[in-house]
Amino acid sequence: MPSGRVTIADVARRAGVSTAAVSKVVRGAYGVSAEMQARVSQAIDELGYRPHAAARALRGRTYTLGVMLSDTRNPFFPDIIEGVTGHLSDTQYQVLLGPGGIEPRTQARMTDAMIDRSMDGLILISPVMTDAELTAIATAVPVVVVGRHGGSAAYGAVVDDDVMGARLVVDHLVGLGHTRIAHITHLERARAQGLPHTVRAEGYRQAMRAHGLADDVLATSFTEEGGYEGARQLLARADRPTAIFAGADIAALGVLRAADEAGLSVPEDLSVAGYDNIGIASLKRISLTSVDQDGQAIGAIAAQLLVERIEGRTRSVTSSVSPTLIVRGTTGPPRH
Amino acid sequence: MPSGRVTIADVARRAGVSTAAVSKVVRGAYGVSAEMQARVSQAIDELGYRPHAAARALRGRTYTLGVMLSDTRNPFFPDIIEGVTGHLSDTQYQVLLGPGGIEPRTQARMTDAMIDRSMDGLILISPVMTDAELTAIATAVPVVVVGRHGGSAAYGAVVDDDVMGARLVVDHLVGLGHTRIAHITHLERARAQGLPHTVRAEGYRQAMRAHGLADDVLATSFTEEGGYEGARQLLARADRPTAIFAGADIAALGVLRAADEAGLSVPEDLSVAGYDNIGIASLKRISLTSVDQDGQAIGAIAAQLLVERIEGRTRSVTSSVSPTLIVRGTTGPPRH
DNA sequence: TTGGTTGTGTAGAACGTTCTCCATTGTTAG
DNA sequence: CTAACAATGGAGAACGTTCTACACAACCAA
Repeated sequence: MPSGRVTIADVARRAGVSTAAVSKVVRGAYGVSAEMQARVSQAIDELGYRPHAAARALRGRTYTLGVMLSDTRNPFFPDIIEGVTGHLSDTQYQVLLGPGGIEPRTQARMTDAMIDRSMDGLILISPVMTDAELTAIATAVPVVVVGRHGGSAAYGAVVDDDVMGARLVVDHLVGLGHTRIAHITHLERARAQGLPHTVRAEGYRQAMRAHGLADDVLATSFTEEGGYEGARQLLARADRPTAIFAGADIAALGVLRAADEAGLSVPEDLSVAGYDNIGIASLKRISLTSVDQDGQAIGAIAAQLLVERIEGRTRSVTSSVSPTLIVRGTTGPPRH
Repeated sequence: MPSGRVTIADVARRAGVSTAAVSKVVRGAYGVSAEMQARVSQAIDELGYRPHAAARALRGRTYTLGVMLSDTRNPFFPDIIEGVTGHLSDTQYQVLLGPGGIEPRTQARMTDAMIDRSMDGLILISPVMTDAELTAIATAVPVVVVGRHGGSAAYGAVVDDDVMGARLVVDHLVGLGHTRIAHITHLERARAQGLPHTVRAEGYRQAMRAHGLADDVLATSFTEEGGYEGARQLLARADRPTAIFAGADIAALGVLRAADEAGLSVPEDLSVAGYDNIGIASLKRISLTSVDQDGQAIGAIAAQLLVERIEGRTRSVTSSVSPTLIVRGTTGPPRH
């Protein structure tokens, strides 16, 4: 009784050949006649054979790619994942996601676990670890990092051009006639360098300077509450800004609430823009002007880079994706 | 040169014992003296040894649990995942997520892939497949299904008590004085039985009947647009409902938009309630009354059930989690 | 003494693949 | 006809674990 799993030996017996031959056919390796190929393929279909990944892992590939998620709740992860799986759907590779948590310790545990499961390559999304740790991982397995500016030669990297994204927003607001434009950013936890919010804030400053305007950055946090608190402080000022650019949509929602409470109408009294273009931003009731990152493109490029690395064709190192500004109802010309 | 990985043989050599002994220590198996235990542990620490999961897979466990996600975008998946990982964080088990997509075909591919990677057990979240397919998977590997009512003895199941959830909403609205309460549900794709929205609609009907009220179910879809369209139809009627209970929050957001456009104020002219208690429901600007599922509890229970199954202590079969009603600003007494 | 038990450690065979040789055949060049 | 070579298939050794047998020692009971 062939208890349970169909193995390569079962296929070999059925087709009347050696296991080595079957292995060749399965892998599409060189040295198989058309007749052999047909016979083995038939046996595979008849028995419903599927290679056992763990056994493969002991010698060669597992055809498994790991994606480490730093925060499952981040609303544009689904886009990135869709991009990754979409790009890989016609290949042999399978994608498995690892919830790494926010803590460096748990993230390290997850990457270790992925390496222990001999994944062929890893995509790390917004990893919170030092560059040394990152490099250490990258020596054990091909790695592509998403969402961290900077980076090293040891691994590939895909980033959204956050400087450009911030500039798009500033240009848009200036074009509408705003001059007092404030920016709400996330309080730097001083752990890792090159995190998106830092770069966005820097892009905002650059863009303001380019327009000859004074910048005005307030650091709270990227939460609804953080946006609310930040906006309350900004709106309490004598010469309150006519526009607030929040570094993340979730914070922009808090800004909208603060505007509501202050009796300010949006966009007449206050223009509001966010970043990330999360799903609810497009709901008509919210209609938030935001910067869209095309997470799907980012995911697809990350997957492509990773496969290149795995297969030894390390072409490019860092790839940057251009964001787009989605203008909706929360931005308009200032009142007077 | 010990190229790359530290193996059990390296540890054995260092500690001056056999590989079998090291294996015993690693697994915490019976038959090791305290002295041996100490010596091996020290060698493990010194060398930084971690067992190779793939090699383990060939004989015993991989200590890997797979969670198949049917739709990465579903907003309460993060809660479930948090529950699963939280419950497992002190154990040896690692959780890996598999994006299965919405199509039955891709979901099947993912579950196959997880079995091929010899995961010790699988949690399937809202799988779209027939009960026969489900049972087939469950014979190959221990399985716990989340979010499908019904189910078989072959696998464990955890569900939210959707009947109760619907009743909570109806009771709440009736308690406020409403009598014309409509329900918006999702159009049945007639694939699988026992999907949450069907059960919610049924629960709504039961509850209305219990109050001696006429039910009024409209099937559109669980999208913002679906909620909007449904509400438009309902609000155009001569004796329009004074309350709308949408089977999902995302649809409730569409209902709110329709109310806005119709010039109806919420909750004075129209009460609105949703289901799922997604993140934005709590934003002050939305403040949607909704049914909370405690995804974290669901995840934790699923993990527990799965581990029990893996370790042969199949205690319970189906576990039901009670939802709670979160009353917020979108429900109130009808105007007159 | 013999025989049994208990406690501790090891040898070595799996597990299901991949992949490096090697053997066999057929073809072609000289 | 022989030598060289290309094309194809197979044997068998890995890969890093687990786990069943078994060996050995120490102890105890009869």
